[in-house]
Amino acid sequence: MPVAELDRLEPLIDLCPLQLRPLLRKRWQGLRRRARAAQPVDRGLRALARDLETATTRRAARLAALPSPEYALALPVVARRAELRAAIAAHPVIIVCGETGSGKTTQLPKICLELGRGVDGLIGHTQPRRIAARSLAARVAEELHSRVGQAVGCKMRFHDQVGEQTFLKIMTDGILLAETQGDPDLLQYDTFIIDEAHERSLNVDFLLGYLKQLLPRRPDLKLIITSATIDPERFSRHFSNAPVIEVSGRTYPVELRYRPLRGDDEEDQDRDRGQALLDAVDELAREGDGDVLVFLSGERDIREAAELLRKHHPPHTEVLPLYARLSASQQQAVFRPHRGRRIVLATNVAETSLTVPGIRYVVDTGLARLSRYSYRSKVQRLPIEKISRAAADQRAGRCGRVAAGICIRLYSEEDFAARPAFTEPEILRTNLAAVILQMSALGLGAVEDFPFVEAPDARFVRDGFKLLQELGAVDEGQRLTERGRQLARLPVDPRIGRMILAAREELCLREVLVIAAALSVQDPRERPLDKAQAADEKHRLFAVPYSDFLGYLNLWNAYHEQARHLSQNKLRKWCQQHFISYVRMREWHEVERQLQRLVTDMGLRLNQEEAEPDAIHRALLSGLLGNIAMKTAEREYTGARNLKLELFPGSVLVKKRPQWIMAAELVETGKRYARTLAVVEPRWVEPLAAGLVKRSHGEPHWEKRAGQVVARERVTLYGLPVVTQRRVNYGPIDPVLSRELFIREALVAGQLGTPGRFMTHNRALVAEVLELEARARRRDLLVSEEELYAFYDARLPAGIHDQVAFEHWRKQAEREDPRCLYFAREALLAQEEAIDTRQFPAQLEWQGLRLPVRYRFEPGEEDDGMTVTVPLAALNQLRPASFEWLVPGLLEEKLTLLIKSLPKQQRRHFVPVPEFAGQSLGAQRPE
DNA sequence: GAGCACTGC
Repeated sequence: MPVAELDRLEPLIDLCPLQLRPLLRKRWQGLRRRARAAQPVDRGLRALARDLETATTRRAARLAALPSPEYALALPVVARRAELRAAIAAHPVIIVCGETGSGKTTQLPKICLELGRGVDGLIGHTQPRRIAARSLAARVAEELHSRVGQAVGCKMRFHDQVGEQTFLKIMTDGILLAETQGDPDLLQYDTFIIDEAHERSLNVDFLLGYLKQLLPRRPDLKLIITSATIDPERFSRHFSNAPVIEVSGRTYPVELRYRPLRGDDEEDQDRDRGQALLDAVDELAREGDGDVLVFLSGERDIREAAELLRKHHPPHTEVLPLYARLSASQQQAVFRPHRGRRIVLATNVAETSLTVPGIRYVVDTGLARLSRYSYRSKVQRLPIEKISRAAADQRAGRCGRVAAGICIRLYSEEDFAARPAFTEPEILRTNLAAVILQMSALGLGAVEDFPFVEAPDARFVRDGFKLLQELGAVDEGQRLTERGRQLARLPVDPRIGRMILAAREELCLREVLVIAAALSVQDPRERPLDKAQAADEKHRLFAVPYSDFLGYLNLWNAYHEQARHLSQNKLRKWCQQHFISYVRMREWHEVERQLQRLVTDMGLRLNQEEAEPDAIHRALLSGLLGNIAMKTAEREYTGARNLKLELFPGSVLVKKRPQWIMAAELVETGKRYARTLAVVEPRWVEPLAAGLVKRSHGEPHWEKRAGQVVARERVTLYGLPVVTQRRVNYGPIDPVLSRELFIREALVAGQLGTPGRFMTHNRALVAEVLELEARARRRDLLVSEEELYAFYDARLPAGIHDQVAFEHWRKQAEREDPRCLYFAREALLAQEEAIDTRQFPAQLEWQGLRLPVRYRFEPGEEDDGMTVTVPLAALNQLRPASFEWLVPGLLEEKLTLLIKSLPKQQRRHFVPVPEFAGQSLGAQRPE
């Protein structure tokens, strides 16, 4: 009976929503096991039957509520509906490519609904940008006679409108990527549409790798990749030759005109650039009315071009700049209706993110700033580069949307032909730390085995791991650490996440969350070209002289102080007056709240007391260890790995130029800049950078007062000296060398303050031999230092290199042999032959006087030789000549020298000289 | 003395 019931229930599982199936199947299998073991299953069976009933009803209700889409037949995708339907039904993956106006973005989800997709799970449709996702959701909802939040859902950061009745979920690709953390098999979905894949953003490339790994586990899944006609074969190859369906666009022809710059070298061309733009605009003016879109590389070019055009053109031509950092209202200007001619000067925003309406003509400089990460210098670069052929065509296409257009390229056709076909995908030009961190947290296995559409260079992967290691997110074996796991949960850059985690220990979480959020959003400060000074003046109200970071905190506090008592309208006005973007302040606020929620979920506690600035900066520094720099010249700073930097001119520190700084980011544009800065104390670095700093030691030497071998320690981080000249006990660092120094300096040289009798004994013995040497004017009587060293070396055990350990050992050793450290006199004498001390008497007897004699062997010194001390009273009784006889031991040498100094004529009578000198010694000293 | 464009647990 139970077995029959189990058999009846099994097929019902596949009629439940996807998400519920794994759990229901598990329960069913459990019951079958029990049934086979003849255990009671009745209650379990009843419960399962009930749950299956509810679940299948839910799916049936979804199926019944599935919208039946209507189509506006004019779109190319709609015309090929049947073919697309068949392809989706027949293949797990298809690639649909077509230009703008093909309808692929808006109509493909509807075709999926027609196929009954979206019933078992959702149809997930990803967009690279939030604005695009939002407007697409509104548009599709409208076409389905529904509202966003019902049949069509929409999800992005801070915005979730997905309901029970949702079939189609439109979201940013970042959201889908984030969802893999909680739902690795993405069971919410039965279909994916990955839109704008040709842009090859980091998110898309990562997603396509993830989905490739997922497909074998989800055979029911359908995947549609849509792309402009840019390298669709690559996607096809990535998904085992999935079919590519090309759909025509609905655009007008664009005439291409090449107007290369004059001049042979770059300098000439730079001069010509402005003139070429004016010429192109004039040429287009002769073609007839219509707005012009000019593509330039950046804000500076736009400013220069705007000035040129304003001087050049009749008043009824309107010149509008357009770039992402422009305030929202200034951006909106391009959407305002207008009379006369309009020339929009734009960066790449107009290539993908923003569609400027009503453009008839395009002027393309062929240049753009492209972000390129240098794994060598660890700096993000923004060089101006020639854009690819695909990007140039994309730009040209911007004037064929409403009517036939003309695109003037300010370069030659040969130049165009010589360019790379496609823009390098982001994954090949970016710092990979964040991607690697996500992959590790998701347990996706080795990075080099991951099925990327295009695998990143191994050097970039290594560099990414290195940064994660610096942050303590992975260990030396590149395994994710507990801290790495926490970092992966924070939707911010790993460096910024590290600051947040460090803020817990520094008791400044509240403040650091605000700063971390600020660093994650666009700078809310606005600086319009024409009111730059006024804006700077207002922004100075929030500045903190030693830290751009605390400046953010100040702005935050000021804004929230206002927000507490002002209406939203008045708050907007306050923002406007202070050149602050209200929209970006809101975004900042949202990010801060989200981070606060996440860290409190992780068990971190906010500080109640206001934090100390130093504590805040130490927490920030924990994430920015690779971004410290030291002033090395008037305007030059040296960062990690000897990187030369300048301070970014917008920083509060640019005039102050402190000795040490940390930077939120290093970017190379015209020069290499450190941007968003604070003064740091180099001594903060070492405790935060354990395991990263390198130590070197110089001048190790015995210090009598410390009773230790002491050295000067130098601590460097990436080559920057964060500690210099620190006195440290060198013993534990290099015990072998320290013992050697201890023996040489403390024992042999006698620099040890010891109560041990051996030292007095040995010292006296050495003094005695040295005295003998001085008398005999030779240096070879005392055994060499090496032999004295060998004496101690043979007795002192290994590991003893300071006073405390020595005394401890000595006491024990002397208990067995009290004289174990005593030199023997014979052992100190290197020469067997004894010196006859009578030859070098300690005093001279003279006319009843006993005059003490000192000896010194130090040629060149005033008292070299022998010195006789005479009492003052006896001085006049002595004749200087008597002293020329010296003492017997010195006389022979003196005689030899005297003979040698004779003129040759006489000298020859005394050959051989030493013999004569020796024979003369018998003569008597005159009294 | 001045930077392309996006995304998020």
